[in-house]
Amino acid sequence: MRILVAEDDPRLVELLRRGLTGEGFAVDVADNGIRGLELALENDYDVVVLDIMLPGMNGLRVCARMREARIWTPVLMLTARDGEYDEAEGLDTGADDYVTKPFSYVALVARLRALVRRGRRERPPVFVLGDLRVDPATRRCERAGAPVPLTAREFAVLWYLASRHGEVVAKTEILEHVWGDFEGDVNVVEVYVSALRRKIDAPFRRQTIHTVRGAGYRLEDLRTLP
Amino acid sequence: MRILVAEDDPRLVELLRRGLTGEGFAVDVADNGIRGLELALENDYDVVVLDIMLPGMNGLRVCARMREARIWTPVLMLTARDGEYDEAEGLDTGADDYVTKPFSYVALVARLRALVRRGRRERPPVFVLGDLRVDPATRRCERAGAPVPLTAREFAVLWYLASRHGEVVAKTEILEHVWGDFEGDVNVVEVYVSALRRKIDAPFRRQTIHTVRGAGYRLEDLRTLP
DNA sequence: ACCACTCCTCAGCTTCCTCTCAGCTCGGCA
DNA sequence: TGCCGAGCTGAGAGGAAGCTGAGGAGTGGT
Repeated sequence: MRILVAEDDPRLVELLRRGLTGEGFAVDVADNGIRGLELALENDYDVVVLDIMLPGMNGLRVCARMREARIWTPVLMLTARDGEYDEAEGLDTGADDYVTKPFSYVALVARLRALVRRGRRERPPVFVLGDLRVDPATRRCERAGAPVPLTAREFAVLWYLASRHGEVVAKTEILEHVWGDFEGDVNVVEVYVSALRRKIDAPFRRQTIHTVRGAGYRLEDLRTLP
Repeated sequence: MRILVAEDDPRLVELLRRGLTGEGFAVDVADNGIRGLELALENDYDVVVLDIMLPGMNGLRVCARMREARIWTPVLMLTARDGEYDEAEGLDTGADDYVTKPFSYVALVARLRALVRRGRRERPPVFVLGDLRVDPATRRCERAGAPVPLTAREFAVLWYLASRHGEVVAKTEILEHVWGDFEGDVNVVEVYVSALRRKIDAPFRRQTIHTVRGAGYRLEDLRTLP
């Protein structure tokens, strides 16, 4: 679990770095708000700890900027009890939890773990076409409830067609998007489409991948074959 | 002692209301999940009883929502024996105890009292997948009740996979989240997955860590190997 | 200093994809 | 009907992806 700690008190930083590393976290540290924000924007952390009082840019603003950048990593704020900042203000900027200094290390870790667990990233949407399901998060494909094992390449081709279902997609477009740069014959695409049909259509007497002669392929849900 | 009972069977509700009132509990009742959640969010109960099958919103989701709202009131789930929901899923959402219908009233009250006594604690987020338990709070792992000793790195890898169970996780993602920044070969990940399999799967004839060729690994509870 | 242990590297091995190729079918058109 | 180009597909070589045992470097305990 990767964690970012933005805190300027060196003693506290050292405590946290050792402790959290031992708990199985990979710890990055920033000793000011600006550096903290940079790191948060560059890396994909599982949770971020922000001291509310930081040199450079305070924790609330760091958090707000992260949210502006559409980074939804859970944030835990460390606040002093002096009441200069109150909890409401922090919640407003999109923090997920609060711990007031001085805090118990054990409690902090417990709450970090809770945040990590809760902060399940939103998954990319599952594509459904009739009784065909294509789920990029789990890399699963099923037809009529039955799992259909696909190789990586097959899955990639199907996913691309699915993302453009209804449209005619040229073979060269498929090459470009699935293979990136490919120097060979477009026949590879035909080979993979053939394999896909054999797996997701033929055994179920369906026809989902249609050939549009001279143009490409179209993914479309149609009824059972006669 | 204030208690919330979310249950839609009127006869059972009446039984519980009378019985528990007689035992000295102040009883609130909800006959559907949504109302149950509302009450749980508004009031400060000492313990909550949730039927797993509820109209509106099922018990598991009610419990999950309560935990999201950081309400750590102990929750006791009522489950039917039909196996539609299993215990693992329930524990996963943060329930504290289980009672299978039909149940003895005396036993139910005994367990309620035990829960109340234990009181609310910071919820350790334990991952449960079938008979595999991964507890980040204690850094322990057990399979089928037997403790499995893991090294720090092994545990960290397993924890990360567990936090995203069901999803395919790329080796590079594992590297990033478990190692932080790592300049070497992704083969380290393979080495650790191999070690994990040797410890948590092979001796128990299970298969929990699945390879998804060309994509990564998926942690998933599946039945025993043949 | 030695032992125990973990972490990581490396190299050999296995598995099973990926892509090429060649021969085929199909559809459109004169 | 016969021809042609577009598309389909089975077979197989070659290679990529993944697995794992062995071992060296580092660390901490005794």
